[in-house]
Amino acid sequence: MVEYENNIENAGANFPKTYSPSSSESKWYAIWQKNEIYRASNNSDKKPYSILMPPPNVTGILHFGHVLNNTIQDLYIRRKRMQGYEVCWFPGTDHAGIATQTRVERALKEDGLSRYDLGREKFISRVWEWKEHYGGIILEQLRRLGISCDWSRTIFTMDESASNAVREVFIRLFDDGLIYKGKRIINWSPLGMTALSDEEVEFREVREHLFTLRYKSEDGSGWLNVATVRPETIFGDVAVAVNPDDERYKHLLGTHVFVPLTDRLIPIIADNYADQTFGTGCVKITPAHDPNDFEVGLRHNLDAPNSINPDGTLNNLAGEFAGLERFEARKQILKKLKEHDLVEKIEDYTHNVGFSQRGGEPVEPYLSEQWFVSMKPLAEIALKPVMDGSIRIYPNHWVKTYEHWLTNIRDWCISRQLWWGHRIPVYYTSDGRMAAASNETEARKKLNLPDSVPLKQDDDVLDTWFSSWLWPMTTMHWMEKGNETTDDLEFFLPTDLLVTAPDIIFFWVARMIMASGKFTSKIPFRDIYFTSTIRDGLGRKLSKSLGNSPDPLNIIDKYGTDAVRFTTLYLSPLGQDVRMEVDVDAQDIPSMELGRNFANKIWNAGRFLMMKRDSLSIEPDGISDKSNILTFNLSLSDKWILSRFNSTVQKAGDALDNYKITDYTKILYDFIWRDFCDWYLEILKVEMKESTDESQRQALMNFTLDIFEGILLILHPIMPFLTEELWHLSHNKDENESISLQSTPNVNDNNINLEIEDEFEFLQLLIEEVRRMRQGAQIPPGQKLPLVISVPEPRIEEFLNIENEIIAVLGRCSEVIIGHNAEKPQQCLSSVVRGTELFIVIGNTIDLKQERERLMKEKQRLENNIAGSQKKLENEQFIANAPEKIIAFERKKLDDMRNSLEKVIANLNEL
RNA sequence: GGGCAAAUAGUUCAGUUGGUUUAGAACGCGUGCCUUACAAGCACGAGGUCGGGGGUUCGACUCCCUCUUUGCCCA
Repeated sequence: MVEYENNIENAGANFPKTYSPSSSESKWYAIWQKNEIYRASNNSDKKPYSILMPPPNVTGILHFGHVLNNTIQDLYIRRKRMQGYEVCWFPGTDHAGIATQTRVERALKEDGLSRYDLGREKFISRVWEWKEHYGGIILEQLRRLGISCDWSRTIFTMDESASNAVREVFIRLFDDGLIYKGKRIINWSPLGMTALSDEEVEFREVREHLFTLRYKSEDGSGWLNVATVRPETIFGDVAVAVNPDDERYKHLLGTHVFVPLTDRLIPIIADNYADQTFGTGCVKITPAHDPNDFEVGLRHNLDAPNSINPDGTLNNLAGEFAGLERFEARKQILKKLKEHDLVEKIEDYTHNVGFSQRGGEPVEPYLSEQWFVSMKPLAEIALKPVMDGSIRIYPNHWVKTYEHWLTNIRDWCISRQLWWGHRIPVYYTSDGRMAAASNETEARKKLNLPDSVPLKQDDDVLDTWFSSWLWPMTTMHWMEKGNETTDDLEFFLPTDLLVTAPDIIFFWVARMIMASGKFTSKIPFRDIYFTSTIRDGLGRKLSKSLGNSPDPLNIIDKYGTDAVRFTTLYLSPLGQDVRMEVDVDAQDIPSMELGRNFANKIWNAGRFLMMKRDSLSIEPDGISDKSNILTFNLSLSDKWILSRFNSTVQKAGDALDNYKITDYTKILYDFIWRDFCDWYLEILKVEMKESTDESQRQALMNFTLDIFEGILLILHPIMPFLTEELWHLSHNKDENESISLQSTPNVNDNNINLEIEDEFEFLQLLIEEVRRMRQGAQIPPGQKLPLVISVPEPRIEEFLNIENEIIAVLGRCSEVIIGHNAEKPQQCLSSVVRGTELFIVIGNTIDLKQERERLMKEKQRLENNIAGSQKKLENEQFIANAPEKIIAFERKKLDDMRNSLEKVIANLNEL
């Protein structure tokens, strides 16, 4: 531990004028880690408080979403820890099937290899190697945020215990009939060559063309005009549908037309799906490549020939176009159609197209056999706790979105044609029977087969979210040793808060509620907080692909972790997006200055207090209970700061309890900067100078240090490093102690005194008015002038006499003369504050014109307001209907204003 | 097409159940200050009539209707 000598020189050496975050950040994080102070026990007498960290992808690197998200979690975790809870924050990472596999495949490609060259097993071990190498980067980066999770509990979704849970859940759902295999139109990613779930598809408006093609009739008499945006799918056509009510085509029902460019005849059928008002009213039916067409096909018992390969090229049904990529094929086919005069017209057409969230390519609706989870029964489980309020969502408006999705839920396609992930635990016999089991032996048992019968496991893996939805269970080792419950589950589930981005409300949040309900009969968390989306100055989401996001680590290097944490939350209102000017070239976010300056301000307040303390030879010895600061005769300002401190603790706590995080940061910012630094510390200087009694000065110093320690304590959850550093410096703590393990200050209602706050406000108004008068008359700051205060009642005279010196110093007065109805001096500036008149004596240098203008302006302002107030009070309806309190307030306001006006006019006349 | 947000100083946002805010803050801007904690600072100032229109009310930034604009989700 560093010894801090009690003299100013040394204090100065320990306290450079500006706070430099980097050294204290690395120092304290290392100490916290070494002492394992954030390790949680599942066997504690304290009340539990826990949060599950949304697992970042192993492929991921830190972005501002993580910064915002994890700062909020850490804020609550640290606060609850200081409130005496047994706190546990569960970290971990997600295996991110497609992203990770793609990453490794790309690396292989550089060596000219594909995953097929390696084979499944070798490929998977290559991915594991990659994961061991790079998979921890994101967690290391998160440490730079200073977060206090229990790293000893870090898990990975592919860990053995998590994998066991995944298999177990699959088997149970399969055996319950809630998982089934089916041939359906799914969203196919031609790039990844895998199925996707509905949620992994993003719709975007695209400007394309609507082609009207001629389908020639079988008797050669003419043709039928059929509109389509996807001419490349004609080879999968099996019918042309018209609306049964469409008089134009009734006579054609039952006849046939040729698919263009082929000699294939398809029937004209009647189906309500055909929209008479769209295009020509005729729609081609291609069941293998469109979900609606698929339904039509089922109704009419039509084949569903697939004309596209998994990689997005056309297959041999397309004849000469086979092998062409689908969009290239569209061009070629169109060219050919035109040559054969089969194109009736081409129109511009804007419509929505689904894109793969991962690869970004247009998704292909594709008929294939996949595994699905039957969602209806699970949706009911998830809907109830949110609707009945046992799970609360912040901001609340997401409840509607949540409800809508769950009440219109569709089955979840969970199979992926990938190798990296949890392999589907289904085993097949050669004659097509199957069982879900955790291994072959168990599968044989289920199928009543002897050991000798060979089985084949399903080739596909599960959607990554199929493991993520078990996160509340797997983090707490559900079924790890075959037990339905564990000590962690008993103690920490339900967790208390989930902080996540709203874009994964369906992917993850809803499904976790389903899984926990289904398998543990508990809700996974009580409160859900959806974070803001961080956008650049143009309102675009910060993203790697747009290249508009600086690396948060560079921003942290530049401004410090605490500054980044504070600013990010200060700027992030609940339920709204955040906009920040970003400069990617300079790797800068200038608004971070706000937090940096604030940190520096606090640093300097500490610096000042340490210097004062050391000059007084005070042994720093903070009292433990911040609610009972009271050691000597308190002045008005002392009582005021004590009152403000207590109401700040109260308000800041209320804000956090209601997830008004921005409010919390603003309350602290305003109190610390405005009340404590601007006013209280300035007054403290005066009080210290005034007092001749050494013990009184020491008591005053101790009082202020206690307030300062209280400030550090309420600030710690959001600015952990700065507060740890200052707490140690100001109270000479052993480095193995931590502010994060101290108790947060309690509120003592007795110390909140609104009368005191009002009296002090009068003092502030008075001083501010003096400054304003001086500034208005362009009096140089160095020139101190006499101030005469004429008070309307003796009580105020008494009060101001006590504060005389404070007014003199802060108002830059050579002397302050206070008197009941004191006489106005010659040659002075005048003003009125709450009925008390102020006269600054400036002698013959007074600029009469300027002073008259100032007073005229004030007169005008008062007259306007008086007129408004009078009109209000003369309104009989107002008097009849408004509450007593409001009327009384209005009357008093009017009286005050009239009183002031009188004085202003008098002063004007005297000029 | 359906749903959900939002629109308040140059910018980013507060504004609790309509009256005690003569509409606030921060940043930016202007002026003056190196006042021995802090120029990453201090003091002072200018700047909005609360998106448009209509309505309810004694009284609307606040409630209702409608329109416009922006963002998000779903189809």
